[in-house]
Amino acid sequence: MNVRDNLRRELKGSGHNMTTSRVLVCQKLADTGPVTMRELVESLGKEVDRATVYRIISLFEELGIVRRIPIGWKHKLELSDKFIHHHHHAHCLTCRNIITLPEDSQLELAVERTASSHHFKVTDHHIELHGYCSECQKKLS
Amino acid sequence: MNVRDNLRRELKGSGHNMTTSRVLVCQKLADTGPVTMRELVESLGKEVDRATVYRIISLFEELGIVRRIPIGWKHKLELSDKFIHHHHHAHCLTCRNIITLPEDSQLELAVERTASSHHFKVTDHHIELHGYCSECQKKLS
DNA sequence: CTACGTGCAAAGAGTTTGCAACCGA
DNA sequence: TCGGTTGCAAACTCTTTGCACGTAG
Repeated sequence: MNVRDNLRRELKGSGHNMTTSRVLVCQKLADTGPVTMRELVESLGKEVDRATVYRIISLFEELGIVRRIPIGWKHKLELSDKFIHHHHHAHCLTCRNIITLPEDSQLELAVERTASSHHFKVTDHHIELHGYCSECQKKLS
Repeated sequence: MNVRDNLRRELKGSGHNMTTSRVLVCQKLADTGPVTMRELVESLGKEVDRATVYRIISLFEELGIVRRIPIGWKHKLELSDKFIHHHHHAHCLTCRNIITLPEDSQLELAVERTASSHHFKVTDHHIELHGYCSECQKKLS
């Protein structure tokens, strides 16, 4: 299912309209991967007003369409597991790139086990690694 | 080793002074656990100026004395592993409490393994769980 | 047509900075 | 004493809000 149809389903399903602005924001997220709010607003230029972008992102968050991923002090936005496959991120301290770590059943299982040993029922989780990517390790050595 | 001595060591070791304000901020963090910047500034009232708190937290971050933990959109601040034992957090969606999950070697190992399978060298990591704590599960059922 | 959504502009938070005064070693 | 630190106030950036107009269904 493509991004547009997926978005339509999510919006309709919760009683919201499919608008030009919402499609534009969603499409931008699908095209560019993790972005900051600033980058998103700027990249949409005058196609979508700043306030509208904030309102759309706020709605998308409520509906679970986007998630915020913490990057040090800041956040970036990306489409949720409903649009792209579950994964985590590794941030390289040198080149600042974000490496995507595909789902790893061992890791997911370990999270599940830790939670249940504390009688905690997990609905969602974030894992964020900091360190050095393979490229930067080579350069540094 | 107590918090004050630990702080002195960290500051001296990096060529910074041990000042009243820095001790106050550090002590507050040690006493209260995870706090937002707003809470920290307010709780220090007029003992320490807002701008100074920001400068101190910024310094503490550089020195690895404090870490920021993501809580949904926001961040909270807490002393790093140098001051308190390594752990992760689970956030209850209902009662908003933060449950501390003590270090779990299985989980730590899984993180290490995922990283190394992508040739990523981890220096630090955050794991954040969202869901329902045992108390709230009882109430909801 | 009607309710929901958007653009604009202005207000409100949160964070940073310049500079003179202050304090710790 | 002297350089590192702090308080104050102002500047800046980020985010939210009110209201009139626009648009999807």
